[in-house]
Order: sequence, then structure tokens, then C-alpha cells
Amino acid sequence: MKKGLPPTSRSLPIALIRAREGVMAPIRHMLSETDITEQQWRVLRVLDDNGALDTKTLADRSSLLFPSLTRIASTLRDKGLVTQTRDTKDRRRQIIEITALGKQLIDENAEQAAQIAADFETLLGSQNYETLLDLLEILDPNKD
Amino acid sequence: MKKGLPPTSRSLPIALIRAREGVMAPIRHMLSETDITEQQWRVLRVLDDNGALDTKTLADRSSLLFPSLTRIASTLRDKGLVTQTRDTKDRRRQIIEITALGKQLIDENAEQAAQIAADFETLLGSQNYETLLDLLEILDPNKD
DNA sequence: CATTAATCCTTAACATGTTAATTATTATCT
DNA sequence: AGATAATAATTAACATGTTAAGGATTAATG
Repeated sequence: MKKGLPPTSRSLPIALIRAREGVMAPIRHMLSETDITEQQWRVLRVLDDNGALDTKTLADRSSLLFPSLTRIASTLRDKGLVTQTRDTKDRRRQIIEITALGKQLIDENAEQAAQIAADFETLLGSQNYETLLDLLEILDPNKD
Repeated sequence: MKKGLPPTSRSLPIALIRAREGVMAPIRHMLSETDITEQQWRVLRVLDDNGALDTKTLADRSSLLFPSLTRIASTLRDKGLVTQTRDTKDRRRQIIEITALGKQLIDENAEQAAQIAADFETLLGSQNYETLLDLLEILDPNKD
């Protein structure tokens, strides 16, 4: 008998991965019609919500590590969906902003994305949906 | 006003990612003492739980895609932690089994892993912990 | 029995995750 | 001011995620 390890079927990390698979499946299906990935979509969403952001804040709110964000930002810039500008007062810093083209891409998919989110709320029930978000937030290491 | 998209702070996919970050942090810390990654640990855990498995079942229970498993299995084989054998009746199939060395690695870390899991149960409370696993399972596309 | 279809697995190609090292710029300290 | 430390971002290196294509083996079909 092993030393108290839960069976993998009741393992929290594995349960989180599997749930994420289920949640992302329809979103990936939606994005397959576009030219961007799931992470690129997330960055655009955050920029659309918050306006221009410095890289650190953007990485934080997008839940991306810096190296990933560096690559994703340059990809999005090449696609004309964001702009990158240097902070004039501190030239180490960079400001990233969504373009009109980027906003257009969000708008074209916002309705379907909202529907997908609504479907999951229906699947779980509103009460459970809120409970789930609350419990997940407890596990979030970066909650402010 | 956008068309009903939730703020990213209440987005289910993002909440799942962030929760996973929080859960994996101590596990990654534990594994940094070893020579294996988080996914390699997961595969060994599943093999230790279930004994020898065919690749399809292993991929399923480890929540890994086939191409990832192909690479991970060969890495683990090179490290002497698993063996790969062809099914004699159907030579397309492959059976993967954990070695004594692999079991030893699990045993050396089982106590700490169990402690990490227990800590999260304490953090959430037993009731919430079970609720969370139940809710996550609803989102799992591969539940049997 | 030959052809086709289906299955299992691998490989390829590219994007991202992750940790560590590196560069560029700014702040600090003597 | 000059050396040093701290910060922001990039690059490097390797593992994994993801989709598509390819190879080997077996099953199904005419």
C-alpha cells in the first residue's frame, strides 16, 4: 500500500487538467476558424478589457510567463493585432496595445465565446458555476 | 459594452489555468530535486497505480496526447524508469510497465506528494475539496 | 487472396511552458 | 562620476501541447 497518494482519478492536478480540456475544446473549435491560438486570444481579450498595458501587467493578467509573452506579442504584432511601444521615461519598459484590427477579431467572435461560457454555466448550474470559480480562486497563487 | 463576455478575472478557462499554477507550484518544487518533469511523474504515478498498460490506456489516464506520450515514454525508457514491449498478438500495440527503479522514485517522493495533496485539502476544507473534484469531473470530457 | 479500410503508433512542424543565462537600461552607493 | 546592484525584456535550450501527415500492422471487404 502506497503512502496515502490519492488515486490519479481523484488527483487535484489531473482533475484540473481534464476540466481544462473540456472547457477549452469548444473554444479551440471556435478559434480554428481564425488564425490565432488560444493564448493569443487570451492576450487580446485582456488587452480589449484593460486597454494599453505594460508587459508585466499583461503577463500577469493573461497568466503567461514572460518568455511566452515575448513570443506571442511579436506574433500578434506581425499579424497587426497589437502595437508595441517603448516607454519614453523608462526605455526598458514596453507598452502593448490592441489595434482596431485586433478589436475587430474580438468582436467577430465575442458572441460565440459568450455563448460557450453561458453553456458551461448552464451545464453546471449557476450556483455551482459561481462556487467553482470561488474555489478555484482560493487556489490561485496570484490573487491580489 | 462587449457582447456578454465575462471579465477575464471570472473566466472559467483562465481560472482553471491559475488554479493549476497554484496546485503545481509545490509539486514542481518537489520534482526539482529529481530528474523528471511533472508529466513524467504523472505517467509513473499512473503506471504505479495500474501496473502494465497499453499506450492508449496510459495516454488516456495520464491525460496526455499520443505524440507527447511517445516522447515521454522514450525519455522514461532511456532513464530506466519504464520498459516498452510489443504485444505479441498485435504488433501494433505496445505495453509500458514501470521498473523497480521507477517504483523507487515514486516511493522516495510519495510521502511528500501526499503531504502536498493533504495541504490543499486543508486549505479548501474537506467538504469544499470534494465539491471541487465533483464539479471538475462534470467538465471532464473523458469521464467514463 | 488482393485491395481497401481501420487501427496503433510515430514523426513533423510549429506554438507554448519552463528554467536559466544574457542584454539593455535604470537605480543605488561610495 | 564610476562601480555595482536591481529591473525589464529577450534569448537559449529543452520538454510538452497541438494538429496534421506518415509508416506499420491488422481487420474488413469484395
